[in-house]
Amino acid sequence: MKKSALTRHNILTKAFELIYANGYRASSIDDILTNTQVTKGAFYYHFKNKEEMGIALINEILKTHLSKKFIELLESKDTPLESIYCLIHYLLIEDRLLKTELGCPASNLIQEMTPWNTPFSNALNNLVNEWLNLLEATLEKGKKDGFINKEINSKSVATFILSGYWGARNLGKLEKSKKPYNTFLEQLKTYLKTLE
Amino acid sequence: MKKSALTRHNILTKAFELIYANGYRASSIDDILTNTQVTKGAFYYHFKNKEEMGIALINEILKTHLSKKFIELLESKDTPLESIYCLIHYLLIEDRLLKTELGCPASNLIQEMTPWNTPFSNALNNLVNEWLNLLEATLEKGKKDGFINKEINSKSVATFILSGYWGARNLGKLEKSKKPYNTFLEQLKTYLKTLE
DNA sequence: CAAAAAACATACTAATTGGTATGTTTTTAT
DNA sequence: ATAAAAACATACCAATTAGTATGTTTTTTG
Repeated sequence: MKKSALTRHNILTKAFELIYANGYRASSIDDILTNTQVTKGAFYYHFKNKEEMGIALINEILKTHLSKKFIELLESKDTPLESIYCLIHYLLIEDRLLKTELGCPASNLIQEMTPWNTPFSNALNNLVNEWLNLLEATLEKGKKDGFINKEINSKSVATFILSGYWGARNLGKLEKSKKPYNTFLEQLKTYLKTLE
Repeated sequence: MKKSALTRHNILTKAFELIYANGYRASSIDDILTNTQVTKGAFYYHFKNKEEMGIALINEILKTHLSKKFIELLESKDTPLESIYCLIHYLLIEDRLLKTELGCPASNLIQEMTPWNTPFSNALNNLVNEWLNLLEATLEKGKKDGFINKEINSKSVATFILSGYWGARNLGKLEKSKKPYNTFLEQLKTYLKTLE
């Protein structure tokens, strides 16, 4: 990677960590600078302002990392329902970027930003729609291949699964524990069975 | 109500509105003051600092309003599962304090505060545990009365329902629409049926 | 009614914020 | 090699923040 691209990437990854931990507004540019050893001049050379950096972070860090995992894991098992369970299990238990006590980075940003920042809203909507579409496509394919009851509404089920995932992360964050994750996964498993 | 108690209540209700809409850190004390016509002297007479006000707000506005609804609606129908559905329906669709585009106030505060503020965490944990316990008790009673499958784990189911509710609110907030609420409610209904 | 306490009002402060102005250094193209 | 552009560095600024110091007014109590 070119040196300049490295600086940019350095800013984004550190900013992601800080914002994931403390929120967007509570992560000051000065914070990011002292954590990256980058100066303010460099920062404002790469980004017009804080907002633009935040949106770049969504598209280049969050989207890159998580959408890749969605695509990969949704095809990892023999049946679509197993794959979906595997994905949620991965996100809740295994992923090393995500931390129990910090919740879901996308959900955090939705909470903080959507009421007042439209560019953020759009970027996040994009991200989430991609995830929902991937889930929906997996379910539809499952219907076609005879793994899933044709009566179910794939879009609704996708919504329900993502909602549950987010809520579980919220509860895990509150209790600073993976325990709610396991109870959620247990219930998810029985719910997924009803879709067969 | 005494005039002084009225001032205090005035601060809390307005602060709740502002914090629900913009978050805790983004709602400045000056904001609250201009919106309430209360002066800084009065504010700091009633509250030691901003944190103490925020916690009072959880216990006196959120808890008072929502726990009351939980208790009331969880006994409103003939069967526990109908009552639970009725409660979630009320929270998502009917409650006038809660707004689609602003999500769930408790969830918002959990996201923003739990990673860095212990007193807030404790107050929120309290609140949420009360809700989980009310749900669990309803389910247990349902088992006893023969309305619900005795095999189910009431605590897990309560967790699953609350998680889904929170996630649905998050999605509604993102899409600024009640549509995710309806799809969630539809799925919730079929899920609840499997508990009979 | 008067003294004391409760309730409120005003003016300030030190720290932090996002952003800019104005540089210097490094890289690239000819 | 050298001029031009890209990449970075430093010093500043105006606005906002939570909180305090020092009052005045209102209410309560003896």
